[in-house]
Amino acid sequence: MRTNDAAGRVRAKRLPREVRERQILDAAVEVFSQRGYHAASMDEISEVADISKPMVYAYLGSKEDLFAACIRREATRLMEAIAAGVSEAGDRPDVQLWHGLRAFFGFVGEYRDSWQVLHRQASAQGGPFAQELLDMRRRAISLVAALLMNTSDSEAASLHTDAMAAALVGAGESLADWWLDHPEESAGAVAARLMNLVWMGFGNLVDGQMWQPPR
Amino acid sequence: MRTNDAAGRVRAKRLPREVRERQILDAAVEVFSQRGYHAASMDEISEVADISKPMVYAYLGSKEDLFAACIRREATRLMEAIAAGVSEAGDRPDVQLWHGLRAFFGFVGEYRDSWQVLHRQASAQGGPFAQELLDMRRRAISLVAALLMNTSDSEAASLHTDAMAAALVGAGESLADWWLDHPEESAGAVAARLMNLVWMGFGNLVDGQMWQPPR
Amino acid sequence: MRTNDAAGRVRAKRLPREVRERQILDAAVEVFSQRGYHAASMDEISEVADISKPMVYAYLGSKEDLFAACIRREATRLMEAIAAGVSEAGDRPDVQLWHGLRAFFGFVGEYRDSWQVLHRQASAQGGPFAQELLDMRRRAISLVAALLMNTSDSEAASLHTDAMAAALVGAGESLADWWLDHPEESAGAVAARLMNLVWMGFGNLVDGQMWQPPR
Amino acid sequence: MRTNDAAGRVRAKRLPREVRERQILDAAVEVFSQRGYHAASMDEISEVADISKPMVYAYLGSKEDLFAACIRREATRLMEAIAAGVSEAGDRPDVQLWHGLRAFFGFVGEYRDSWQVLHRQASAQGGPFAQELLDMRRRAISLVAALLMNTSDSEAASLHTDAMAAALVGAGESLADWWLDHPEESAGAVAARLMNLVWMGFGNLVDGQMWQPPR
DNA sequence: CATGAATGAGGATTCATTCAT
DNA sequence: TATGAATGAATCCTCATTCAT
Repeated sequence: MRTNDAAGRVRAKRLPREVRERQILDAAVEVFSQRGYHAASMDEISEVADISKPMVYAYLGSKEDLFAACIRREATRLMEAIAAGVSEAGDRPDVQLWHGLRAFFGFVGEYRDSWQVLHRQASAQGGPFAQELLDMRRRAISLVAALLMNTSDSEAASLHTDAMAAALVGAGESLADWWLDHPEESAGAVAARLMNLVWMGFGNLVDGQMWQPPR
Repeated sequence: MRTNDAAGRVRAKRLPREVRERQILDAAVEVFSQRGYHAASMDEISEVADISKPMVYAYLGSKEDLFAACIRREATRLMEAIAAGVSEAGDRPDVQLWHGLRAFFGFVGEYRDSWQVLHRQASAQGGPFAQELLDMRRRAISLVAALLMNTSDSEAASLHTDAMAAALVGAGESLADWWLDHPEESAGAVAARLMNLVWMGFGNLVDGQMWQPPR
Repeated sequence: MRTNDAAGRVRAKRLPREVRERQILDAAVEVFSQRGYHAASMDEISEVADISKPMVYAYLGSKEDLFAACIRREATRLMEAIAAGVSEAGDRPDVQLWHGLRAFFGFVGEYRDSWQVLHRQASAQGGPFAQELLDMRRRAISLVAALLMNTSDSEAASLHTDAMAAALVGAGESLADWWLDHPEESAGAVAARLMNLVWMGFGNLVDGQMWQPPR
Repeated sequence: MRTNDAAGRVRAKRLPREVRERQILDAAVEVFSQRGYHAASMDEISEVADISKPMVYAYLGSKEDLFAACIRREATRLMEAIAAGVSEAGDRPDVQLWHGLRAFFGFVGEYRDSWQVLHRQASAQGGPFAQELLDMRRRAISLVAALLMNTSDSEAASLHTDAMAAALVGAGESLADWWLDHPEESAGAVAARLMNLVWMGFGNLVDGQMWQPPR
């Protein structure tokens, strides 16, 4: 069933709960990522979602609840994307890392807003959100990190993989920014740069040794 | 001269402008870091600074101005700390890098609030603040790039110094950020982690090779 | 449906937008006229309108917007009142002028607040408000000028119609303003004063000659 | 004795009270006329007066006091200007009126700010100011009006001269505005227009009769 | 289910006014 | 006398949240 609203636009009515929730979450992620948690207004979110404010509250609760729901959904998506990437890789740890990185950057590139909300906004707000985020992040990261731990019993295995993952992510983001200023490079080339840095280290790089993705 | 205010606390009076400005900035950094930019209220800042709100406005302008002033001051402090660290190092590039990283993490460890404001809060708010940050980042990247430039004449390294510097700075930021949520490690330990990652690479690490600071 | 609020007063609820807007404008005109633009507080306006402040903002925007809306509404009302007065008069130009003046002073007498806001407050604030007023004035002057145009073909009169119209409108405004502080006279009496001044001139008046409305 | 202040400007010190008061009143009239009573800030007034705020309070009291002092001074000035104008005229009432008008418009033209404060601002603020103004205005006006009353015992003498004065003033102001759009006219010509309107009236003007200033 | 109407509460900002030197 | 430093008290405005239909 459909109706024309005051502005003449067509607004679908009585959609199933699932669809409505998706609409709202999509809108919320968009607005939260653009404005930040506090500056985002429930008014704007409901407008972008093309739904009335009371419905937003009915479906997803308070602003805090809504934000938490965004984090949960996006974190899950990210996790699944990485899991899919890793699982299609072979056995060699460097190749697994390579696939994990590619999956991760693929996600970040494709869902900028999601990543914004997850990385910037959630950690900027203290308390429950940061916690929620930390939990999710650790699960996701351990997916990629686990492969390193399985690889050997050496010292490396006892590294705090969490910390390394954080460093990796930061390096990747920063490199992505740098990429914006050097568009002549291909995506693969940039990814390879990062792989080189983290796999070979400067120590080897200065000796002219480079890591190569498998053919 | 001192007086007891209504609440019985002692409040210094008629301080020179310079002193008041420092008080205010200190309070602002503390509050912004704990609450985030939007959730921080000028009321709380003025209370923490133990001064009335109108003085905050008289000395440092609007909330935006105040936030920008915080960012500028902390960014300057941080850059000076790093520059000092690097300059006291010897010639070997890895040692220079090591000192730079230690200075960086030392700063972050000592001034958690400063870093929290600089990195998390400033980047969560868009617009002019992000710009201030980008400037600082650019300076940091130049510093690192210059340092790496000296590393070797090898094609592989000198060719991509910029990209690697960007990646390293990003990794450092991100790791520092991660550290905020995992304060159990020492600054030196965290610095060593990053040093190992970028200097040795995972490739060596999984073979049990680690970088060691010179005795 | 009606409810008693905390103070025990009866407050109508869920009125349509149109009605609320009128309530608000009425209250705003009253308060602006009594306190002046700056001294009037949005709090008082919303109280007088018997509505919460956020609704005032939702319906009519900022204080400036609200003031402008008041001016527009009252200016329109006034111009319509005068036009109606003039149009019901016969052909003789003096009689038309007389009816126009009577309508004008009738309006001022009946809607003191409106005039107070229009003339005193709006002109005391500079900028955009004065502009709105100038528009209204220009319309009023044109109306009078057209009327005087019909008066005669004599060179002396038709040549300077514009100037005389401007002077007449100014005199009317000023006299109305004066009347606000001397409410003891009737609207007709004030109108007659002005009619005598502009139609007969002091020269005749000192000779005891007066203009009389037709029986 | 003189000192250079922070900005390097020279500020005279320890001036006699009289001079300081004039400085302050000049500044206050300027600022009140430009901003309006409420929008004018004591800060700006003290800056324009090139004196510190506490001095303003020491010399002329509260903002209300200061405003009242402005009104009093400017009203007195205006009164004296008109008195001087009238007293140099001869006996004929029309000539006296003519001189009075010329003196009045001379003052308004020369001291725009003073007139702004007196006419617009003082009457826009209710209460004590309006009263103060009315008193002053009535005294000043009666100067000009008295001549008409002395002229004859006719009906005209019992006119509310106050009301007529208000009309005159308004007509004059409006004509001055009109003049701005018709700069080809001389000052005398415009003054003569007004004299014609009020002395002859439209009734005579349409018959081609005009008033002429005496040679 | 869906929404236009409504508000309590709180935050940024400014200003008249006064100390303490 | 003269002033930089300081503040209590408003004022405008916005937002998360909820009725009543």
